[in-house]
This record gives sequence, C-alpha cells and structure tokens, in this order.
Amino acid sequence: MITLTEENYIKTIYHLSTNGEKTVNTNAIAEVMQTKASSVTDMIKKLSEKNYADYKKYQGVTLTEDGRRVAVNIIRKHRLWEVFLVEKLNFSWDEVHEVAEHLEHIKSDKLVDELDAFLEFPTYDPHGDPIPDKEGNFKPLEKIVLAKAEVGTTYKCIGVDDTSSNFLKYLDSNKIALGTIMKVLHKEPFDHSVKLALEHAEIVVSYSVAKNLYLKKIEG
Amino acid sequence: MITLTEENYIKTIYHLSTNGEKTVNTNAIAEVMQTKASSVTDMIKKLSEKNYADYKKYQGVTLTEDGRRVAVNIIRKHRLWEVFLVEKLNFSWDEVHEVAEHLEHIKSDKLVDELDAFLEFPTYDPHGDPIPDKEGNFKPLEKIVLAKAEVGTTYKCIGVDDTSSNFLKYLDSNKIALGTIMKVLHKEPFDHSVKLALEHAEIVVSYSVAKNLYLKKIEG
DNA sequence: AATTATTTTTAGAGTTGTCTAAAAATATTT
DNA sequence: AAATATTTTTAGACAACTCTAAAAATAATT
Repeated sequence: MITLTEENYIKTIYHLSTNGEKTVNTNAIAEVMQTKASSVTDMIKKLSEKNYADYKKYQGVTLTEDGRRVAVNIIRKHRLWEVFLVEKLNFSWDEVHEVAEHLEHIKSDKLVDELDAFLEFPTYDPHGDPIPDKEGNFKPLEKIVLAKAEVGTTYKCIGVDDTSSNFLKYLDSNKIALGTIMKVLHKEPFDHSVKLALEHAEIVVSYSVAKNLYLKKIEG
Repeated sequence: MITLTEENYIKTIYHLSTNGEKTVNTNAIAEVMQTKASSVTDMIKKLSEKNYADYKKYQGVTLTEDGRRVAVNIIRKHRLWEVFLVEKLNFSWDEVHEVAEHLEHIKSDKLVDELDAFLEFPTYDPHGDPIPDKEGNFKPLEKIVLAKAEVGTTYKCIGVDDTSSNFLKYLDSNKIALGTIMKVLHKEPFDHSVKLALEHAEIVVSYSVAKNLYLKKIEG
C-alpha cells in the first residue's frame, strides 16, 4: 500500500525532474515539501526500498518506471478534478489547486474513469496543462508565458503562475481574466515590457507581469 | 486541526448513538472501527480533550455540540458525494459507499456548497437517507425496510442493507434493482415471507431478504 | 591541493495512532 | 454477597513520519 505522504514525495520528485532523466537533490525536495532535508532522506530510502525510486547516497534520486506511473496517475487525477471544479462547480483558476491537491489522492479507478467520461475526456486542464490519458500519454503543451509570446500573434489567457492576491487584483483592474483575448503589439527590448491589444483597450504590462501570465495561441 | 482518524471516530460515535442521547461504549466503537478497545480509549480521551466528546471513565461517551456538528457535516458530505456518484458518474448503490468514505473528508466549504447546488440541493441520498442542510437539519426519514412494509401499498426500491455479492446476485436474478417498483401483496405470518407484485411477475421473498431491502412509499 | 562552505546523511528523539498484556472497574451468576 | 465473567483502562512498546544536532560526503574557493 502506498501512503499519502509517499504519493506527495513521488509527485514532487516527478515535477522537479522535468525531462524525466535529471536526478533530483534532497534540498530541492525539502523546499517544495516544506520539510527538512533529513526527513527527505528518510523518505527517499523508503521509496527506494519500495521500488518507486532509484537512489545512491549523496547522488540524488530519480523515479523508477513504477514511480513515474504513480506520479502521472496523480497528475491525471489532479487535472481532471481541476476541470471538474472549474467547469461544473464554478471555481476560479486560483481556487482549484488547493482542493485538487486533496482530491488527487482518492483511490478509485472507476471514479477517475467515470469522471473523465463525465467531463468528456478533456485533454487540457484550466491552466492549459495537458491531462495524461489512462496510459500516461500527454498531449504537447500548448501554454506559453506572455514573456515569450510572439509579436503580432493573438492569444487567450489560460492561467497565471503567481496567484498572490495583489497580482490577481492587478489583473482584475486591467480587465484581464481567464479567457481574455489579447494580441501582442510590441515587446520593448529595454525593459522587456509588453504592449497588448485587449478588446477595448491597449495596455503595457511590465516584465514581471509578462513572466506570470500564461497564454494559448489562437491565431497569427 | 482535526485529523482524519478523529473524524472517523466522531462519525462512528454519532452513528452508534442514534437518538443522540445514548452513551456509546468502547467495545462497540472498537468493533465498528475494526480496532482494539485500548486504541478506542486513547482516542476518546483525545476527543474529550479537544471538546468533541464528553467522557467519564468506564461510563461511555457522548458527543458534545461541537462533536455533533462535525459528525453531521461529514454525513452531509458523504451523502452529497453519493448522490454525485450515482447520478453523474454511473455508480451503482453498492459501489458508492467506499469512495464516499474517502471523499467525505475533503475539507472545503466552497466545494460542498457548490456540489450541493450542482446536484440541485438533494434532500435524500441514493439509499433514501436524508441529507442534512448547511445548518444540520435533517428531513424525516422516508425509507422503510420491506419487512415492515404494509400490505396493499406500492413502493420503490431505494437500497439494501447487506451488500454482499450473493445478496446482490439474488436481487439481480429476481429482477430487483434500484428504482424497481413493487406492491406488497401478502405477508405470511408463519415465516414472515413476503409476496410481491413486480412489473412482470409475482414473487415471494424470505424474511432474510425482506429485512435487507429498503423501500420508499409511492402510493397506497 | 588545502581550506571552507554546502549538501546530505546519521543518530537519537518526539508525535500520532496502533498494539499486547496486565490491572482495575463494572456486570452477571450462583 | 461472593465468585466469576466482561468491559474498560493503563502501561509499555512499535510503526510511520517528523524534527534537531552532529557527522560525513561533496562542491566551491583560495
């Protein structure tokens, strides 16, 4: 039996090893998990014994095939629940994460399969991240950060990185929300600020803002 | 902060003290929770310290107002999730309980309120048990057991007590399912068996069956 | 290459919830 | 009412996960 804590460690290791090959170090895990390095070492040993991770002392961890399977399954559940919360229960983008963090640990294959069907097999979550299918296959990532968007292209806003209330208020006062359509007019080389055309206005946003806004290409 | 285990103990104490006044004894809790009496004693002490239960050594427990509030809230969540699973995710009556047992512990007021609204404020769960509202008020129980049904009255099947696969197979082979309409034709005083009129057949079921089948009155 | 700094691991201990075995209180029989 | 049986509690221990403090390994500096 796999415990809730083990699942959370596996998920963290997965997210920290982006390409899937990179070994993950103890301190990085400790920081994400809000715990101490010594606790991480203990848990890594346990995951290694249970064959979810490969681990050599002082050399960092990688997930085994088993570990990766567990991680992808949790991500699948997390993102399906996020779709459910946003589409059916009127949650906004900044409210879903915390609740999905708990729902993702409910263990029932039927529940996941039926939820998937009920939502009509979504392939992206409300933040634009791909939802792996039952076999663990991801669609290519569609979301890009505004800071890397192309001039002349039109995008739809699909999420934010920073969810601090200050940032969300800033977006609100500038009439930017989930689904807002914007065209990139100009990127200023000097300070990397970005000029945008919204539906009823043109605005300039700073680089800090551009780094935190996620978009999906619509045309261009 | 209340733990998952504490919530489960509180729920068990609530269910064992039906009328709300009766004190619950240690062994009864141990049996339901599949644990040892000594563990129960430990937990009862903790619940008492946290003011969820009143407890005097060797005298059994009762829930405090706080404890009862926690219990009713868990029951509310459990039954709302059961409605969701049956109505939206095609779960059958015998499959819902286990999953709802986990979902009931997810803590988010918004989640519960929105789920309630999404399901259009149901007042009974798929087994015919009332769903308490936000303030903890229950509607009167509508379900009765077939053994206590009246001759000449028509009922709808809304659940079972025993969920063993043998019993469910028996029901299946006799064309009884959730929603099946039946009229009580006769109750045999000798062995308490019951004669029923189903849509396309008349059958006689034994007292053991009649004790395990829950109905809701439709007319009569 | 030697020293210093950083990262990681070990050792020992605390917490929560569980257990067994024995003691204490209550209930039941005779 | 005394003896016996049952229920409940205590005492001490264990497993999972966490921590602090110190030791060991690795990495960075000089």
